[in-house]
Amino acid sequence: MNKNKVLSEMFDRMADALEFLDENRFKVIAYRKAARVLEDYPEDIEEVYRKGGVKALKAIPGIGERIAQKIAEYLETGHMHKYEEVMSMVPQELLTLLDVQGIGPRTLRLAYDKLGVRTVEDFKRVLEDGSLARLPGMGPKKIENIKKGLELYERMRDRIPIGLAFPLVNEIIEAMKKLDEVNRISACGSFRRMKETVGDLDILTTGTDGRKIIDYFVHLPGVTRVLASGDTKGSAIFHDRYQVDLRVVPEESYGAALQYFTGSKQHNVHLRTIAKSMGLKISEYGVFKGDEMIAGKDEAEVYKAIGLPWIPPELREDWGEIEAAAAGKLPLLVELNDIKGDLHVHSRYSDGTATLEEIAERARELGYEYIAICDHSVSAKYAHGLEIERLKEKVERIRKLNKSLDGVRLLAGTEVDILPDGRLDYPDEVLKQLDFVVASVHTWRKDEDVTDRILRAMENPYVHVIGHPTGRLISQREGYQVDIDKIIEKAAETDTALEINAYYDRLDLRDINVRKANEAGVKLSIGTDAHNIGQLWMMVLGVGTARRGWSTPQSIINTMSYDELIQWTSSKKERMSQ
DNA sequence: GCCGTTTTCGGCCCGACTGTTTTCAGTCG
Repeated sequence: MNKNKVLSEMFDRMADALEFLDENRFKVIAYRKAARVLEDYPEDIEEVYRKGGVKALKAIPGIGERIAQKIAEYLETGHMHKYEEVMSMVPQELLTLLDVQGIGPRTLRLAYDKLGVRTVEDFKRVLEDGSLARLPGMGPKKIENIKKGLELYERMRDRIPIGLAFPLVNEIIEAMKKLDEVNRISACGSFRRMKETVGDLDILTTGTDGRKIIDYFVHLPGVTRVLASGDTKGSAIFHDRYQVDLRVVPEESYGAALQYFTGSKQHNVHLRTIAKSMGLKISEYGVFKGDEMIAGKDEAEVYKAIGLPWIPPELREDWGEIEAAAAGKLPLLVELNDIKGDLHVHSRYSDGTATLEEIAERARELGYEYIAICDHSVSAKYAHGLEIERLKEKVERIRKLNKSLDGVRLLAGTEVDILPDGRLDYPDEVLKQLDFVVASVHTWRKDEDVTDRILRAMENPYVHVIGHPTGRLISQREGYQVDIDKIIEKAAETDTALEINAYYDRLDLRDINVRKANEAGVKLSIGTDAHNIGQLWMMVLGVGTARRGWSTPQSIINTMSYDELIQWTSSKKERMSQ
């Protein structure tokens, strides 16, 4: 994790604190903006400062004199006076509750001022004993809402969205590979299975000197606490949040250990049952017939020993993959390499930060044939949704730009809002001029069932994809009410694709719904929903989710060539207008 | 605290919804 991220988090925390302290709200906005800019900034901020000093920092949009000074102070001294000052003025632990749906700065401040609430425990107590409910403005509905928000938050708190762990794990693995003693290395656990959230992160290595490998591991940059450090196992907390366990096993047991630590538990139990019926025993050290080890060096060997083909990690949930494997009916899963483009990206035209040129350039680097620019529509005011005129201007610029591009094409698209009555936020005459149309629900009334809105949107001949179909946010909210089975049925009927939104906090559709969609023969579209080019890597999360839902390349429209994709998008038009 | 065809002060996105009010505050997107 570089200093960009560290600084970004500092400014974010300060923004939270200032909001709690009732500072000028525009100052709060400025801090938040600085945090976002820093997080998104493609270059290492330390490098920028080293080369150009405070002046170079100020040249970054959103960073002015005062914030530049603070950044410089931190980079020079490792401290930021203002940060420490502000943090000393607020109950820091309490502020973590700002992440809870339904709790804002005013509510916290009220509890702090009137009830002396200082900690999360305090807050829960006043919530339960009714003293919070007695304060002005706090009715029963509000209390109920906060309780539900807290429940969801608690349930998710110990698990980490995979997208947050992903860069860290890759960083650790890359760092470990530099050590000569490390031979083979891989992540395992739910991370390797690409589950949407992960608990502890497990990494497995083989190597010649366990103690040295573990010692190197617990001294990696980013380690804030060491929990264990021995010959075969090390455990450390990275960045105060992520627990990472590293295991070193003998070369001949690597496959068995990888299989064992990848899980899932249910999958492993099922495998062991089969092994037992064959007079074999599977452990993390190998597959044994009596005392004789008959497999273990490679994972495929382990599966082969009990008469199965190798099963991709993403399928190992005991959701029928073992039976499918035994019957020779495992799906040939889509792979990242099959993906020819990203089908949901925001540009600077709405609430993204990248220009069309930057997106095109990055798409080319990623080896894409195309990338769909899907900015927000008029009604999405908070996201600078595009008025029709501005959309037309964007389309023209894309058409022009495409003539000068080599090897990659931008698709003129939109993420059009599905309005409360199910109409779309742009008229058909406008939509028909676009290459790619994602339609999404962004606003809904509490407890509203949005199924009919989405069904109606799918009837539109110009809608190619339903964006993030359930609206859930992994760490924040459950999403709107929607009958996913009806959506899938209608998607099949109208040949509308459903999105696998690959943004780490969405992963929507989620794995089980992807599987349902596949069983119904529905096409799926993977889009990162990236708002800057630093988020395009999340395609791998979308592909992981697709794989967890048993997707083959045939069901994913991103595997189509440009020509095939254009043909597919226009075929709906033709069919629906007949 | 940032920024400038609104230019060194004064605006910065703001409407919708909800729940709580009796005219509005808090939260969200």
